[in-house]
Amino acid sequence: MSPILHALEQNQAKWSPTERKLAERILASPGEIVHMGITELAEQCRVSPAAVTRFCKLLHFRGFPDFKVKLAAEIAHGDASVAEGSSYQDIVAGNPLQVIVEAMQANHLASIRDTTSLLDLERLQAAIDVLCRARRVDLYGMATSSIVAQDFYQKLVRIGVNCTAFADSHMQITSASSLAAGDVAFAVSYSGETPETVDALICAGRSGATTISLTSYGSSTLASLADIPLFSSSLEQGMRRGDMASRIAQLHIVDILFTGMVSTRFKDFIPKLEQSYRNVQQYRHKAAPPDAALPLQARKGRKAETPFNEQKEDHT
Amino acid sequence: MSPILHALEQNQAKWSPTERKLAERILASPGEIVHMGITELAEQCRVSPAAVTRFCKLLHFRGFPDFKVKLAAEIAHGDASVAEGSSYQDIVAGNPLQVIVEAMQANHLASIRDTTSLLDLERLQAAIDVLCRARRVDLYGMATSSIVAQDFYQKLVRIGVNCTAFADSHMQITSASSLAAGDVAFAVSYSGETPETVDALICAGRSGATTISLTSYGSSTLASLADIPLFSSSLEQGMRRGDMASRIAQLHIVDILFTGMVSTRFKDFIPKLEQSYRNVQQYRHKAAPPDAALPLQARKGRKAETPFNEQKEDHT
DNA sequence: GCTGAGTATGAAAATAATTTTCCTATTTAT
DNA sequence: ATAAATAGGAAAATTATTTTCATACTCAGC
Repeated sequence: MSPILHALEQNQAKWSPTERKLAERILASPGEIVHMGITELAEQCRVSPAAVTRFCKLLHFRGFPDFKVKLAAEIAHGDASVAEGSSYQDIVAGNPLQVIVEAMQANHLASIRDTTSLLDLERLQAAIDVLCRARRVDLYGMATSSIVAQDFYQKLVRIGVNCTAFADSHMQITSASSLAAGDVAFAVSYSGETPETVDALICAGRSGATTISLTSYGSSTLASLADIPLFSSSLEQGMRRGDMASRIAQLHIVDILFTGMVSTRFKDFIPKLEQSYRNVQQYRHKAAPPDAALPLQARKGRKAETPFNEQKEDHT
Repeated sequence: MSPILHALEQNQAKWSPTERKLAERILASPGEIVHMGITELAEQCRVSPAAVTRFCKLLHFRGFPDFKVKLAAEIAHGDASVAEGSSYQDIVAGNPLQVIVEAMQANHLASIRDTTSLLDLERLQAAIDVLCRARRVDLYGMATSSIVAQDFYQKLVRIGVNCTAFADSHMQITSASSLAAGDVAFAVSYSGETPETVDALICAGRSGATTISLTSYGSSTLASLADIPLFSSSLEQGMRRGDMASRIAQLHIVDILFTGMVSTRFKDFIPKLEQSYRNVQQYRHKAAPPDAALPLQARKGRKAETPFNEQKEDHT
């Protein structure tokens, strides 16, 4: 099931009566909703149009029309996926490897697709812009999410952005306190509720920094705190390990942000990027002249592979 | 291609200049259209809003909003099938965000699919088996690949596997030297040539450990050194940043390995996994009594708030 | 080459949809 | 019991869309 509908089902508990009426009506026949006006939906739910708008914003859409368009995409998309047999698959014990592989592939593919279709390009562009102009960037994230933060960190460093990723929650807060206007705080959390990360983002916001969140769709505290909330798709309930697919989706977004930044400031960033590759290559040849010490196999491989310096296309 | 877009292409001939302008603009990036207002589209085409409405009616839609919703649905289908085409897209400068997003999605989807189809299940099973039985696991990887190593590390720790991921290349070697039969060394490298990682794996092999490599397909030194070489898909040449898709693919494999391990030793691992979640949860509630210190106003107040930064610093 | 019917198009008015503001009722915490 | 916070609706404001209408253009017939 698509992330939007999933979020509607999942959060039943925490919503007010009005919100629940809307959620139920939408779940009842999402296909109809996309052809309705806001007034029609409001009437059917015995609710004011204002409530509908508010509800859409609560779900982090820009408004009702935006919601309709995204919902339409998701529904269409969902149908297709089911047909292809690639909706989310749960992963359970004692499965033969083949089944695990298929399920994992289905989940990761669906996760990337869903995430892409949920993207709000304007927000994404806004995020790219503030990141490009940032004097300093702080990256927050705990556990699984710290992987994402560190990945982004590595990328930003390569294009000379002044940034830090923290593994320590006290350091996060400390650094957040010292941010100022023109700085950016970027917080990653699967649940959107990780207290350490939430605290850090609040603190960063108070310091005057622009705040960006990256959470699973449907959340939540972190997203509503952020100036620019970004979302990855969330998985269905009962998924044992939702964070695997989520992390892939979040890296997908990091890649888009980074590529967007490079594309925006091509002239500034590309030379730095190329230079950083060259330097790493060069350093290796000086610092680790391993061939002498290593067995033949290793030596052969490296010689053939690396005409160094002038080469653009080498990566670690 | 979807019926709507197809129709737009087909009928080029029989349309008026105004209509053709619209058709071309829509074909150029349908994904953008669905997030536009009628005025915006009209302006971009140097055409009146009236013309847009008329055009939509000509295509037998109720009006522009109806057209948008239908188009959004169609694109969602279309994207998936483009991705099935599996061709990698290069990512270059100055592209509009929409294009970057589409290219990134295509690359990541293709990367996961290709990687999956390259998998050798027997080897994969062998890797899972030795990892499950390992007394101790070393994870090696530099730069981008260290992200993958750390991700695996985090997963293994949760199921109580005795393992370490190294950020420091000297420590890698040091640790590799102290491995013994029954231990496992797991080395990640995009190129398969990273000297630090190659050295570490050689050293581990000499110490008697079982060695596993995870590199891009087609390489190379690291793979030929390993007892069990695993591969992620490699991108076409000329790709500027092959390591993005590669890293996604490698994490995909890590997920499969991990899930395979859990599935194999379900009874041992699941309780540990559950316990580790519970403990993290519990710790949080004790250590960071969540909302008490942070007034909810933070949510509302912040948006309007730019100018004040004289906030007292709080928390831990 | 001019005229006039038919068509294409945009400007602007009219309408409709959406969002925001403001106010009240209700709940929650003290 | 009272104050503060919140949810929700009515109506105003805004914005988007559609319709109407006037104009300009095309081209057949004179």
